[in-house]
Parts: sequence; structure tokens; C-alpha cells
Amino acid sequence: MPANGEARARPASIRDVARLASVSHQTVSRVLNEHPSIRAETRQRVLDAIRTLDYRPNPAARALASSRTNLLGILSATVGEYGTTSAIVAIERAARERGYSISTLNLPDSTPAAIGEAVRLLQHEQVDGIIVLAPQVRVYNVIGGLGLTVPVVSLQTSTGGDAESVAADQMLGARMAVEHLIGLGHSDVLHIAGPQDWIEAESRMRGYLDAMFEADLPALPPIRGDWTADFGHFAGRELSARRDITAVFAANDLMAIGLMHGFREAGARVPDDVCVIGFDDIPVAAHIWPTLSTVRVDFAELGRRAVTHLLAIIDRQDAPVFEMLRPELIVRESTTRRATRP
Amino acid sequence: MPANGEARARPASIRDVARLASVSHQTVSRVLNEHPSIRAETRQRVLDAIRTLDYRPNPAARALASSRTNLLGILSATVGEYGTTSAIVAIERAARERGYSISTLNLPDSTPAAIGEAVRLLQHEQVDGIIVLAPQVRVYNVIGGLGLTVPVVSLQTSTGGDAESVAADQMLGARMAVEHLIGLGHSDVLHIAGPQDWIEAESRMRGYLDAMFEADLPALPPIRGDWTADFGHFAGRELSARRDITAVFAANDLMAIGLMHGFREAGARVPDDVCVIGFDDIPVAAHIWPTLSTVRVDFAELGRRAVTHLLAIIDRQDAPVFEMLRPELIVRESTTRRATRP
DNA sequence: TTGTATGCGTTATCAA
DNA sequence: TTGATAACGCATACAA
Repeated sequence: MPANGEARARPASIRDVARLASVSHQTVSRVLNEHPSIRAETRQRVLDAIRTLDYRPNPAARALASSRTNLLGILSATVGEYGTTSAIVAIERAARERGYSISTLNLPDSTPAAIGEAVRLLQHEQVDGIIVLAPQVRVYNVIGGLGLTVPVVSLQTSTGGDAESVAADQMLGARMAVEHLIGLGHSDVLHIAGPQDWIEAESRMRGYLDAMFEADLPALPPIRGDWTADFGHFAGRELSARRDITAVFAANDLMAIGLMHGFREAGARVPDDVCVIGFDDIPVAAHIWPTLSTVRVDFAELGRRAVTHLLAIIDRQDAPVFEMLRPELIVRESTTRRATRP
Repeated sequence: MPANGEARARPASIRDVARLASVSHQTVSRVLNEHPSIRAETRQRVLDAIRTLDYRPNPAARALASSRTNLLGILSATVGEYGTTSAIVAIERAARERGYSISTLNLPDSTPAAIGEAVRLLQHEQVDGIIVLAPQVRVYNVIGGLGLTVPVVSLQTSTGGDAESVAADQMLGARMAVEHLIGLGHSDVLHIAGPQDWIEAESRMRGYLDAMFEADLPALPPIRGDWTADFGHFAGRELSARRDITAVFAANDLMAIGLMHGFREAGARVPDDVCVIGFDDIPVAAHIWPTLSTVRVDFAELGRRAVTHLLAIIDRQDAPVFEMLRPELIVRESTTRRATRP
């Protein structure tokens, strides 16, 4: 402890390394940045010096000189949602594995002013790229109108179209859910949708409409919810009076769970009187009663893809083209067979 | 658009501001850093120039010169847990409001090596301070043994003792839960605990033990779980055979929900045969069936306090002394009165 | 293959 | 109260 106590007064700089390796600091810089023309032996000497000094380049100095920060920004809304959280964790890990840090910024609200300010902040931090997890149409509109120079990749924008996004085929997922209900003999299927302006809400609703249309069944006007279990609860109580419905596809599990609560309170039995299917497969879905049939999307994989895509753009390589992630239907007892109509 | 199109080629620097205000860049720096000795009129001129140029100091340059980054690191484990997520969102907002950015780092595992490496990474990013949300004893042991120079504040360490932590009184919360059961006439209360090494698990278990002791009731040996609903499910099936238990206090809601699932499968009715109470008040708790009595902790407030505390340390001011946050008991139908023993 | 000189945008030190 | 001038640690020409 008394020995080399001075060594940790100030972290080693590139010049310390250079001195120890008997080269110029420039050569050290070359080794650091994997410059091709450097003699193997020199390189090794430098590497040894780096190791003995436990040298790590100062990111601030590097950023200042190169105007690259190795920093990725995450612009998010609605953290706390199961999918978003899973994606963020995965993004962080994937980024760190590739030598990037993460700066998170959660939108206080989705007004254009707040969105603009958020992007400005991230840009001001000189992030090398931004991953957007704020699946509202207006967010993308605002960002698109900002004329940004930093690369932006988004999760879950409109299915297809935009090249700079990775997505799961939520429309397909919704279709799978509704077709499952139809296959069980249901013809009167209602949809509790997510709020307007939400891309995922639109995709899932679209899937519902398509499935009904193709089965030649009348699509009921969807009810707009707000993703919360509280809304589902409210809707369930209201809907229990309507005897024309035998099944409901809720746009997410929370609303589905609230819905079942509302039905229960009103005396409607699930799944005997009405079947419910959700979306997301949140961790409790398998354990509540009635257990909840739902659609699972691998948000973590989506996050990893976003990182891969973004780094490719940053490094000006060809970004890999990902197919849309395929959701998985999870069938549990909340949906049961029913006699088809006469 | 053609006018001053060149202005956005490169962000304005401190020298641009100086030129426009007809002062030296040094004077601008003084204004920026609220140096006392500066003439009001000069100051105003500089401020105007800053505004017209939309100047923002370059954080990398600032960090390089001052070795302060205005960056806070969040070292976390178990993101995805409801409490952790709430806290992180609140921390981020509070930090941004005070001009700090957030760098998140989620531990891949809690081996000493991983913890050390994580702290090293954060330190290397030159964070001005670290907030730790990884409530395992060993994490704090490792960090404590690292001899860090950066200020560290942690959420939920051992109740009391450590000055550099903010905490909720989870022991009290657990007591409230168990005392509620006892007050309902239960004398055979089992505890499903969290995993060993988890501070929160210990606090909640301690609360259980204390409550039972003070009520002069025999404490049953707690069962160690892993926080997951799956474990609760497993435990419920096993326990349903034991007819000596009339109530269970689960260390978190997920295990409680899984537990009810297991009981249900085994034919034990909740709350008629056995009462269940949880901890956390996750969003679905109010909507599942049977609804879940539980204990609510304001993790967001805890996060805000951590930021306040950490910034005080960084600025070398007196850190405010927070009392432990008081949890709130949420009573729902999963717990009901029971005839007291003869 | 290696080294020298210069600049990145700030803060800090010293004079005036 | 202000202004030169020198760091801060690195990358990037350019030269050798």
C-alpha cells in the first residue's frame, strides 16, 4: 500500500504509456485506434505498457479531439411498460459489449416542445446515435422534422416503410390472437385498443380488423383504452351488459387483466361467458386466474437489433436488413372453444 | 434558410460568443460559471450573445478542463423489478432537472469481478457520482472494499447505519403486513422470503420475525424464494398440503401471485383456506383475483432523495438527513378475518 | 513505420 | 473587473 501509492494520484495518460514503451504518444494512439501500419513488436511493447499502467483513454479528451463520444442516447417514453424495460436493458448490454455507453432520457410528456428539447439535450451530449423507444406517431413526426444529423434508429415504428427502424410484426401478432379466437368458434369479437397516435395500438387494431375481415365476420368498433389495467377494469364493467360479445382481444395484458376484473365484478364469467386474450405476456400472465392467453414479442431481441443497426450506420457500414420479428401466440385457459353459430 | 445557413455548420464555441460580445473568451467562461466579479453590463452582453448564438458549452471540453462531467452513474441489478424501474425513471428526471445526465449500467451478474468491472467502467466515464440500486449485501461489500474516490449513494442498504444511503423502512412495512394478519386473527403465518444476500429480503424477513415475536406467536422457518412468480407457484403447490398454515406473507407481489396460483391448483381457496399478503403493490395487484393486499413503497421518492443526497455530497454541501420512507399498507380482499384460536 | 506539431473547447493561473 | 496564456488528454495532419 505504501509502495506505488503515487501511481493512483492521477490516471495514466497516453504520454505515460509512451514513455514506458519508449515511443511517442502518437504511436500509442495508433495502437489504440488499430492503425494498420505499426510494427508488431512496437505494438506489443505499447500493449504491455498499457496493461502495466492500467491505462484507459480519457473519453472526454477523445471526444474533444475526435468529436466522437462512444455514447448512445435512448429517447424513451413510457418506461415501466414491460416491453420498453426489457428493450432498454438489452440495449444497454449490447451497447456496452461494443464499447458504447448509454445515456437515457425519458420524455416527461410527448408535446413537440418536450420532444424537441429532449433531442437537443441528447445532441448536445454529442451522442453518436439515438435509439427511439417512444412509439407515438407524433414523436416520429417531430423528430423527422428536426433535420437531425445524428443517426436515429427507432423501435416499433410503422411496420415497414421506414428503413431506420427495427420492428416486430405486431399486426401479425394481433391477427394470430384474433384468428385463434375465431378458430375457437367466436364470431363476436371486440377489440380494446391502445390510445390513438400509438403505432403499436394502430398495428394491433389493424391486425384485428384484417383477421375479422378475412374471416368474413363483422368487426365491431374498437374501444380506445390507455394501456392501463384501470381502464380495462372500467371497460369490463361497462361491457358486461353487452351480451352480443363472446370474446375480447385487448391490446395489452394490463388492460386484459383489468377487463377480467371488471367482468368478474359484474358477474360475467371468464372464459365461460366471455373469452379474453391479451398482448405482451407480462410475467404475471401465466399465474393470474384465469390465466391469460396472449402474444409474446421478444423486445430484448428488438433492442439488440436496434443497437446493431445503429452502430452499422454510425460506422457507415451496410446496415443489416432485419425481417420483422415474429410474435408468438401463447394459449392458456382464458380462451376456450365455443359452439359455432347455427 | 439560405440566410445564416453557415451558422449551423459547427456549433458556436465560447470564442464565437466572446467575439460577438466583444470580450475575451475567458470572460464568457466567467459568466458561464457564475464567477462573482463581473460587471453587470458585461454579463448581460455576454448573456445576450449566448442567446442569439444558441450557444451551449461543449461537455467534453468542459470535462477535459475541469474533470467534472455532470454525469451521474446508475449501477443497478434486477432492472425490470417494479421498484427499481420506478426509481430509475425518477432519478433520471431529477438529475436532468439539475443539469446532470445519467449513464446506466446494469450488472450482468453480481460476482465480485462483474461488480468491480462495472464500477471501473463508470469511474472511467468520469461520472461525478454513482447511485447504486443493487440491493445485495455482497455488492456493497465489494464496492466498499474498492476504496472509491467518487461519491456513492445507495438505495435500500441495511436500514440505518450507512450514512450514504436513502432507504424505506421495509422492516416496518413487513411488520405492518404481518401485524395486519395477526390482527385478523391469524396465528400461523408463514413467510416466503427473498433470496439470501438481498438486503430487502433480510429486512422484510426481520419485520416478519419481529412482528411474530412481539405478538408472542411462533415464527415458522421462512422459505427462501427467488422473487419470481414461478417460485411462488411452486411453493404454493408444496405448501397446500400443510394444513397448519392459515396465512402467508410473501416478500413480494410476484411470489404472492404465484403462490395463489399454486394454492388454487392444489385446491386451497384464497382467502378462505389461506390468506396471502404481498409487498410492492405492482400495478396488477389491484386487479387480479383474489385482489392482493400488499405494502406500497414510494420508490420514485427514494430515487429523488438519492439524487439530492448525491449532489449535496458532490457539491460538498451538507447532505440533508432523510428519515426512512414510511411504507403504506394496502388492504384488499385477499386477507380476511378469521376466528381466533380457542 | 514512427515522430512532430497543431487543434479540439473549456477551465485555471497569472497579470494587468 | 478583465485579458493573455497555459493546461486538460487525445487525434489528426504532416513530415521524416
